[in-house]
Amino acid sequence: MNIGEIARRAGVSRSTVSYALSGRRSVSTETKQRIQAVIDEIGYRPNAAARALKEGRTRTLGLVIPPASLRLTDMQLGFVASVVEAAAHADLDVLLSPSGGDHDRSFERLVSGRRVDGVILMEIRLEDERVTTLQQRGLPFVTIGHTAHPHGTCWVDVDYAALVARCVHHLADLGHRNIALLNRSPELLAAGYGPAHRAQASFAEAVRQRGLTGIEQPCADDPAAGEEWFEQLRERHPEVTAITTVNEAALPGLQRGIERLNVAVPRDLSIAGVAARHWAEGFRPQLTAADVPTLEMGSHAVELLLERIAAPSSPPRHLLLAPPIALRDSTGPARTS
Amino acid sequence: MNIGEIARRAGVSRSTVSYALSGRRSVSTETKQRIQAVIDEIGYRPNAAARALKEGRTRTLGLVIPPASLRLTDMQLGFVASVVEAAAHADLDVLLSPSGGDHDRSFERLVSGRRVDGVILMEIRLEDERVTTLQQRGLPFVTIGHTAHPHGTCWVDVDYAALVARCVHHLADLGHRNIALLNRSPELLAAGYGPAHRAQASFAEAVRQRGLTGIEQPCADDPAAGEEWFEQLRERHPEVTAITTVNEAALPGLQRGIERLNVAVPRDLSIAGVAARHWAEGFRPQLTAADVPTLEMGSHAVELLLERIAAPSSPPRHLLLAPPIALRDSTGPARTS
DNA sequence: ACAGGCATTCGAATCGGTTCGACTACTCGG
DNA sequence: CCGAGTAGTCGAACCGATTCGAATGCCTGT
Repeated sequence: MNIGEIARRAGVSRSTVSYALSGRRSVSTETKQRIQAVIDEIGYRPNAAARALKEGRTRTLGLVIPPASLRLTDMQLGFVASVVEAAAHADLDVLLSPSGGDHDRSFERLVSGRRVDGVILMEIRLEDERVTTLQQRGLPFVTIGHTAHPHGTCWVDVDYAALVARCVHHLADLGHRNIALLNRSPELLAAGYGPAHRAQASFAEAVRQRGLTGIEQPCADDPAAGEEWFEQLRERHPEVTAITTVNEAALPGLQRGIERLNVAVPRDLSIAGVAARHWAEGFRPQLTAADVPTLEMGSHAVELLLERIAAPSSPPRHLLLAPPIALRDSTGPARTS
Repeated sequence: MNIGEIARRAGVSRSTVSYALSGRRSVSTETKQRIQAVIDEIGYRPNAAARALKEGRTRTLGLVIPPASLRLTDMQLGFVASVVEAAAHADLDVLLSPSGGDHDRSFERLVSGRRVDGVILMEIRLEDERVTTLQQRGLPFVTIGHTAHPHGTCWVDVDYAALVARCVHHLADLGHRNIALLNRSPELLAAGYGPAHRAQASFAEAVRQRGLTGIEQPCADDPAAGEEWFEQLRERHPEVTAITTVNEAALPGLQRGIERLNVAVPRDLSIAGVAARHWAEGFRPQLTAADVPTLEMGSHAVELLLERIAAPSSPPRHLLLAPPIALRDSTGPARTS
């Protein structure tokens, strides 16, 4: 059913129907009712493509996610869910593009076919070609996470540096002198993934400030790797009494390792880190951790993007969130030997 | 950049550019090269909305997922990922609609605004209004999971009935006489969620056939509930020596319960069920289970949908997958007291 | 040399909306 | 009672692609 059919049945012109629906010009109450009656009867909805063509906007946002072959982490999933929800709330649709790089077909379609009004980018690297491409194209975008050159772009991020530092200070305050960082995977570090690098740098700095000994060892993002990581840690660095973790996916493995080696938390070992609340509460004992506010971040990202679409030349805004560390049961005073 | 601009710069008409790109009519090699040169220079891509308007198709699929507020299970996430990947492989985009019901705004937009060429529906209930709506609208669709009236529609599903029956028979063959079913949540059962009902019915039937005693108890889809479920089971039904599970999300809790109560698997208790491979292998000891082939299901769903879009009136096809049960380490002969 | 066929190209119509300018018929103030 | 202003409506242009019919020029067979 198109607008012409409605117009014919209501005995008015197409433009009148359009005005009746949009309200941009006055239409008599009587005509409005007649049109509405016809629409209710045959169930008309304007064709999205035609509208997009004429208006020059699609009422659709693009969301670039990591390639589907990679398993999404819980945190990433949280972003996707919250972005989709926030967009739905603003009556916008979300188009998904699973692409790691710039030369991905679906990414190309997204940015250069005018399929979307703006783009939200996840899992960005310190140097990210996709950001450059979007800037050149002049398509509004917001990133979740930020690059090494954060000033020219809009983004929302968790302040990993601050959170890791806080964890270290918290542990140091409890008397721990030998702390290990359970970082993300070596692959991500090699790829220049921001959070992993920032966690590393901030850990080193905090450890230095407090005069502690820090062990930093990356770990693949999965339970099995987490278990092995812990075993190696106990073997090579038995002096370590506290762990700072930013690797959610490795937590189940860490848990298993702790149980298998009969380590008492927090008596023998304290753990503090960054994790989705869901993971922190699922850990035994419950994990002292900064809860990553995925929901909030997603909706902020959508909000920033809508602002940017409305005013493309306004100065870019950033949001660096550092949620408080929720004190749960996995941290305690260091053993005094 | 639009096609007119390309035409002007190449000194040809708009239609010639169109034919050069689509190849639907012959264009001289020389002209083609000239056009290509211009395109390469200024980076042109056809406007998706204009093309959709004229062609009457959007090259976009709709994917209806559970409301974002609900936490997606690993299995659901697997479907989403594989659908997106399969679609990208066919150069199609995917539009997400997080909607539980029929009256959801985003669902309405999806089905009645011609925004998509077809729809894939997840998490459908035995009676599902969304299926009815789609049938009325005449929009091609495929469901992952099937309703109580499966004959008129296209779908892909896991044969929960067969898999649960196989698990029961496998356990019965090992000598177990008292078996419990760890089913999905009471809410899902109440909502008429197919897999939960089919698991229930098939479990009852298999138990009857083999003359066993079956305990069936739903359990909320989360770790904490799984742990509690197990405790209650041990308390109220200490005679149970085997469990059949279809509740992935409860597995971590089940695991914790087993460890806490010091139950030896498979010596004291055998477990066989249905779960994503990822979960089955993450369990200790590794779980004897039918691996839900999420990847395969997603790509099959896309495949069926494309067929349906190409030939909307062809007889609907179904796919009921019953993957083999992978024998791992969680099942063994029943204790002979 | 001429009809027929093919390759190549162009112009115009079309998809289904939105929006601008123009027209009509009132109403109201002076 | 007349001019101005306004509410209500219509027709036509436009967004950017695709596609059909027709026009042109060249080659071929007879």
